[in-house]
Amino acid sequence: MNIEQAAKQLEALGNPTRLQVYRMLVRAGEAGLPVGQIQERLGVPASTLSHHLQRLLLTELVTQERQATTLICRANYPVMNGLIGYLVDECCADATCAKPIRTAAA
Amino acid sequence: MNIEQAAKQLEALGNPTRLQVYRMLVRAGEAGLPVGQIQERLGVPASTLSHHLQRLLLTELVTQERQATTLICRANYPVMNGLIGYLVDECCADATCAKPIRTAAA
DNA sequence: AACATATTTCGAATATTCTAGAATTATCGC
DNA sequence: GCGATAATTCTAGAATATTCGAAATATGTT
Repeated sequence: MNIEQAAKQLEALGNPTRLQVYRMLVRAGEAGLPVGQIQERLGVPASTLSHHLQRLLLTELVTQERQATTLICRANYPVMNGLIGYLVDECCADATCAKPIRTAAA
Repeated sequence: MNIEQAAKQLEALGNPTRLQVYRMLVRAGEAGLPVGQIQERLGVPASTLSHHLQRLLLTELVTQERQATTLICRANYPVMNGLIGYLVDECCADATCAKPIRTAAA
């Protein structure tokens, strides 16, 4: 994980709509959610949502899988764990803050 | 930690210059760094840096303390820990990803 | 092939962010 | 108060993000 990539992922999450989408996908778990479901729950126009999803896809925080005409979206946990790991390492590099014990997570 | 606040903090960190500043401050530890030092190391104009620092100050990710004519900047670890905690909770709410064991960190 | 559904891409308006030079404010030492 | 150093605020231009309707694409169904 380099700093440019981390910044891009943080920026992708740093928008209320996109963070809501991501949160929703995490809660949906393995099953994921179709784009249309997300759109309905959020109440945003399809084109607007699609734009936001592209940002999340581009940074690999979210993946998509096509099932017939619908696209299922899923949170990409390893990528988020990588980002969190980077932040933890940055945050606690030299500091006295309590450092969570990291498991074998990527 | 609400979602709006988390998004604001993520956005603040989601810029390469600001993430570099934050990283630099973490590495500086308790001593912190004067604005001028940060400026010199980053090689950006003072006004540009000041703008970025305002964003970090506004989200409380960074604090400042005046010492005579110089302003010492420090990473605000509890705020970062709060953000990381939020991400961990969001990320692992319903998921099968490896969840780091959290200590008593804020 | 025509149709229906799901989603993206296009195009354009508006808003925000980023950048940086110039002017201003803050603090200290003389 | 004056001068020097440190940093911010002002101002403005360029770049990027956000929004969303309309048109286009993708896939399955009849």
